[in-house]
Amino acid sequence: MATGRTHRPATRSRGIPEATVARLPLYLRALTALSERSVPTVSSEELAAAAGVNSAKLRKDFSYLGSYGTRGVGYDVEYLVYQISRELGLTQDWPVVIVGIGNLGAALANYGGFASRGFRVAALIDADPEMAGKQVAGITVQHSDEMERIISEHGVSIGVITTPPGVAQQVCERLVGAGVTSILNFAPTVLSVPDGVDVRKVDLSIELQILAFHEQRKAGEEAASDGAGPAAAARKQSADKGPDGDVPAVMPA
Amino acid sequence: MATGRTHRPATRSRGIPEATVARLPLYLRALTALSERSVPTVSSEELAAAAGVNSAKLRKDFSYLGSYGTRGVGYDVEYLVYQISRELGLTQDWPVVIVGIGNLGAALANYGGFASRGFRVAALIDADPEMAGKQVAGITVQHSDEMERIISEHGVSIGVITTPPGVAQQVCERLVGAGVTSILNFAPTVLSVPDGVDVRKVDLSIELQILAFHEQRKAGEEAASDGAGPAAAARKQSADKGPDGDVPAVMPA
DNA sequence: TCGTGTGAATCACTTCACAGCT
DNA sequence: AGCTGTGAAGTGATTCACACGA
Repeated sequence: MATGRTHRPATRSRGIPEATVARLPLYLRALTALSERSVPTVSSEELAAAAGVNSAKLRKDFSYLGSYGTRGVGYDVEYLVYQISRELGLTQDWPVVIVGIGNLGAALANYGGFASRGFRVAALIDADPEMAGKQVAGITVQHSDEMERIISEHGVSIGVITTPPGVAQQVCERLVGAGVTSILNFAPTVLSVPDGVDVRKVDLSIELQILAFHEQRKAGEEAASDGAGPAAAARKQSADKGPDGDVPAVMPA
Repeated sequence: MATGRTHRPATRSRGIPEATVARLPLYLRALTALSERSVPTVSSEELAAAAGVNSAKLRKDFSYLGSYGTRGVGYDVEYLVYQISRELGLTQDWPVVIVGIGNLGAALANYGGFASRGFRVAALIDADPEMAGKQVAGITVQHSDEMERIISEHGVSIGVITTPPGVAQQVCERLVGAGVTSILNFAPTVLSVPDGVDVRKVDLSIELQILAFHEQRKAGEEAASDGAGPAAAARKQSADKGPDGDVPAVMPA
């Protein structure tokens, strides 16, 4: 998912498709695992399986980066790790601020995979004066008043928003005003940002709703051609309110 | 993003495009906000703005659900809320289990928006015997030994995995074995599941890497046609390691 | 022989633009 | 007059299938 694709209309020479960019981290993770097991080379077939995609897609994706494989052999693991890392901009480190140190913000601060790949938590910021000075994940939480100073001093270009939805937009504006140009939004709100700023969102509730949609379809089909699983019986008890659900309180036009 | 689209090859009559399904929750959220403000009707233009999409897309999306608008007027807010809710399967409630009650699992358990939309946390499950019996978000954590019983008794069809990556696949298999057919995976691993099971993943690290990719591009363009923001100067200090980054330790072929 | 790299074909999604209804 | 609903056109992504090089 994403709200990305804000900036340029894909000008400047090497245009890697957005869908490909979104898969590069997947390949990188699979390659890193191979690298740790000292596997020297890998075929598109093997790597694709490890990354959970099909091999044609993977080869096409890599073709946008250049010809990094060897016909009849496969890809050199270490070399690919480097090329993809460079393409993704992971050979430099990215200071990141997390704004909103509630349950989720704290969980993210503690999340290990954060630091591993070139991302460094430069600061934790919260609006609550009570939080300021507290240690979370070994980092001292700072008050929002410091936001602009912190961003400017550390050259932060990526901000993570884990505030309640009500304040997310204004936090976003302060981040952008202070120089942040990429935002990862965990608050369930649509953020509006000026051109040139990328926003990606992560939304538990949306993901669950999408799953529920498909789940519902499955339940429908089950009724026709029954191949019910172990939990299906109990599920019917808890879920079924008739074939079409109840009529809503309000039901106009 | 998603790994969805596992089941049927879009057979059976009413095929709503996956991209549309992914936007329905956004519309629903915008509509719910309007509903709370007692706004009776809304035009595609207004609603699209609130949901952060363009109006043509929104109208096309709604056209897959049916003709729920009135030409010259717009859409009835309450009616649409109901129709979308029903389409998404939110008129029934979905018991959900969260497996892996670390920082993130606990944060999700505490997350309010969870319960709001038809999702109910039926159980929190952790492999650590120390965790069992503890209260998190007002719910008693249970040991993994209970997993199958819980899923079957509550008719759980949706599972959320917030374990460390190393155990995610085996947790996934137990969930599926016990009857779960939709999985939301927060562990940074590719899960493999049998046909008929949907997996969606949420991965902080991947999102950040995608942002970094675009961020890097921006930095490149900045150099050419300079329109640097406040934090750009400091960023250059902290990030630039030369125009092409350092040469990696290993650099084969 | 084997597996990459890639044009060509297909499929999915988006945007356009306007007919049709209120 | 205004706004929805939708064919048609356009764009982007995936898959196919095979030429090419090691």
